[in-house]
Amino acid sequence: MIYAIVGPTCSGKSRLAFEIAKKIHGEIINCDVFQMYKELNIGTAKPGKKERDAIRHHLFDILSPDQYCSVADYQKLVRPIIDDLLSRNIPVIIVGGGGLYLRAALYDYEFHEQKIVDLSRFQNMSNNELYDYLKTIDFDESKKLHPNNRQRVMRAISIYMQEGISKSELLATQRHVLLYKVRFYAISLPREGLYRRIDDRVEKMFADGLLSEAESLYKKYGENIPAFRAIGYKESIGYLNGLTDVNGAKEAIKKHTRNYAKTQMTFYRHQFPTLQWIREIKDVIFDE
RNA sequence: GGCCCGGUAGCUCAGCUGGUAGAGCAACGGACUGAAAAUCCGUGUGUCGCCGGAUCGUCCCCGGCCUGGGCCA
Repeated sequence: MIYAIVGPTCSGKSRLAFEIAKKIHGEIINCDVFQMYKELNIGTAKPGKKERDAIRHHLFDILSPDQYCSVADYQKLVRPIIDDLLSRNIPVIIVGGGGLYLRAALYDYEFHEQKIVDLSRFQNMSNNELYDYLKTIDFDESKKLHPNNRQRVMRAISIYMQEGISKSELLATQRHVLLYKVRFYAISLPREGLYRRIDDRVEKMFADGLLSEAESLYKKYGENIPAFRAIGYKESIGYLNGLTDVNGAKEAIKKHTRNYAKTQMTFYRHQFPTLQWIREIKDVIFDE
């Protein structure tokens, strides 16, 4: 059995996952993009050493800050671990805020080999030109996208260019079903309480030295690394570059974290139909 | 005590000679299959400080009061 724990950032997912793992002698798999990074410790709120010594944790601290891990990369990493644990009858607790990554791990998402093709002629096209082009190669997908969503429009075009099949055709080859027996749990917290926890956690991150952690990473890797897309770090870089003062950076982190939490909840509400909203471990239904 | 400026959305502020109000940010809702802590879409939530007056009709005009700031005593 797989227990998938989701919930907005700062809701106490890691703690709940740890309690469950302890109770059923399971192992924990990370499903949070930024907790996969080494050296990003303060801003990502990783599980502590005590927890990680007590329970086996997978996919934490496996990436260097200058590495990148797409959903497809993650799927490739996580599937063998899940399969191995299940084959040895070890319960799997998969936890993290990355909703899409979780779906890619557990559903029959398929990612194909990408050929290297020249997409440069699209770079200079306007949003509407790109969108019009998408309509000619994948009309169904274009209907789902807004022309302003350049990132997605581009992606749909590049699927066609790289894989020789349109995105909607590709999705039609999948059944959109779970590959495993999974129970989904989401931590439910009143919005107000969650926002208060976010404020407190950001204050604590600053007290713990988030800025100096960001600074030493900045010195080591420069500012254009994948890890600096993380909330907490990108704002710290803004401060280090003199674009804002400490308080400005701190308030931006709080705001971005709130926005992120909200987007996460929307995703969970609509993308995991079997989701159960719970408050604490006693709400979790175990086998046996 | 006198004079001046202000009080409009959660915040900062617009509002043409009177026709019951709108921007930015915040907030809220939504989309989501290789950038997802990313990207994008949608929504104005209001005793226009209070009371009275003039007017067919007022955020806007008149009077009083409350309140914040400044200057002079």
